[in-house]
Amino acid sequence: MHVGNARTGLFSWLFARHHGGTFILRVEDTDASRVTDEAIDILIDSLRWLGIDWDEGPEVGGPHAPYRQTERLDIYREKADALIAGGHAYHCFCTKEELEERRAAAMARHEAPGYDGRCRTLTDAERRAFEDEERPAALRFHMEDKEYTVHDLVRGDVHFAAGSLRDFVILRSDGSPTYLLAAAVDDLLMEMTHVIRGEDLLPSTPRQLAILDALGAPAHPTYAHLPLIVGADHKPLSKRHGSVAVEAFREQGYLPEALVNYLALLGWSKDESTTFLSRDELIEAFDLDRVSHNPAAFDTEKLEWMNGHYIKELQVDDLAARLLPFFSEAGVAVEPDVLSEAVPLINERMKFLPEAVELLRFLFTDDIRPNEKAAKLLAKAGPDYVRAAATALEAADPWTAEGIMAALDGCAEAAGLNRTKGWQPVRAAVTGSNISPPLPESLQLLGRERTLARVRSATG
RNA sequence: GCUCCCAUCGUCUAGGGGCCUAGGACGCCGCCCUCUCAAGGCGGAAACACGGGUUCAAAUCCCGUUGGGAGCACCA
Repeated sequence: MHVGNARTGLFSWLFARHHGGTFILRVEDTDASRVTDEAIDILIDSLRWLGIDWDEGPEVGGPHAPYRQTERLDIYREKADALIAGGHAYHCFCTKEELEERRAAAMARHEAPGYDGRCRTLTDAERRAFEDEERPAALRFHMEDKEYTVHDLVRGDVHFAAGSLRDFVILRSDGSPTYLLAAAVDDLLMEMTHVIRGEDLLPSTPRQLAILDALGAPAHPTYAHLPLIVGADHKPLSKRHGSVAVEAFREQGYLPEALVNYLALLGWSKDESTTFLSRDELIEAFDLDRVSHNPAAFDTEKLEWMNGHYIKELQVDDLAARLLPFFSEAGVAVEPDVLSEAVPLINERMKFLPEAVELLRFLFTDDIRPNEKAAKLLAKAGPDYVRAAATALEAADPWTAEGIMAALDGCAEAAGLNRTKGWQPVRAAVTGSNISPPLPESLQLLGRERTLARVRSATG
């Protein structure tokens, strides 16, 4: 699920929750060739992960079931028949090649490239000829030659001039419905009151309005079109901008609360200064009147910062639990008790969950191989200093952060080194890295025996 | 090309005629703190696209220009 869709879903959900409405999840999979069961599962998983629940829809059911459009094909055919009977739709025999040819010609004449209405005015003889040669026919909706106005909650009234909207296909030649028909029919049948979607769908709204009218809908849903989310370069957000799928953010160790908070602020704001909003605060504060009109650039750095903030805010046990999958994925067997004690040492140095694995690996494996910088530190300190450090640590009493700190300081001082210079070789020997959680606390957690073994084996 | 949408720091945004020498946040820079890395604290640079109106007064209203975006599918 693309983050743009996630943002749209979030705004819809927040709007429904804020106003005490019913949030409906409908799977629009009328192009069966592009929608797989797996894709739908991912969509549902992603929504659940974000904490977006629905009152009607797949897996929860509801009075308007089914909620998957490919399970409602009979309904669309029936409504299509009604549109034909009412003179609102007609069969179109134009082939793909013919359409493309005429489209190109229209463009060459500097005219709008939409369908020219050819088959609407077929004579009986022409129609019969097509039928006799068994040409496949699509069903087109006939747009009236009048101005359409969309009352949009974000943008106000948007007018579409008469004649600017061409006839469009509502049933493909294989009999399957297109989005325009299916969505309009379902909005009517499911008693949809509000449709919140991306701005790219704004031009399709008058077409859906026309279908609704032709179907005799007593009222229209209220529409709200959200600004698009674009990449840092202001081009449509795509893979080349990095992660765009919610699943990818989850795998990289983003917290759903961080992503939700960040997404809420893309195109909406509570006031002039509020940055952090919990789920409940969002529901409380959210409404469409504060939705921005401009496309919003997705800023990964701000999301990262926000993720770091939410990681710091997490309770220790909660964070530890969320870390577990990342350790097991990395093949590091953790001792839960040690992890819980170590979490407070690292929670404010993380932006992503998987960072914990690198920071704490040294606690859960004795297979320490110094990285390049660690090796350099050890070489520079020399075996004599490292041996002295081992001796000092052996004598540390008690084996607590305070006791260890005193031992390390004593050792550094004896060698005429400051803390930074004196401690770094020990850090390198014990963690295999130049970067680690605070050293005394780390050693305390590791235990005296394992610490000494590592320092001694680093002498050379 | 045609139709529609949009225009405040690099980015997300506040602002709706006087509270604006334009506020907040990310990022950036500097300083402080400091055992590494972070986090944190303090400070700083940084924007009303342009041109015309309207008005005593315009970032705010109107028109135009320019620039960006979306749509124009037997995709959704």
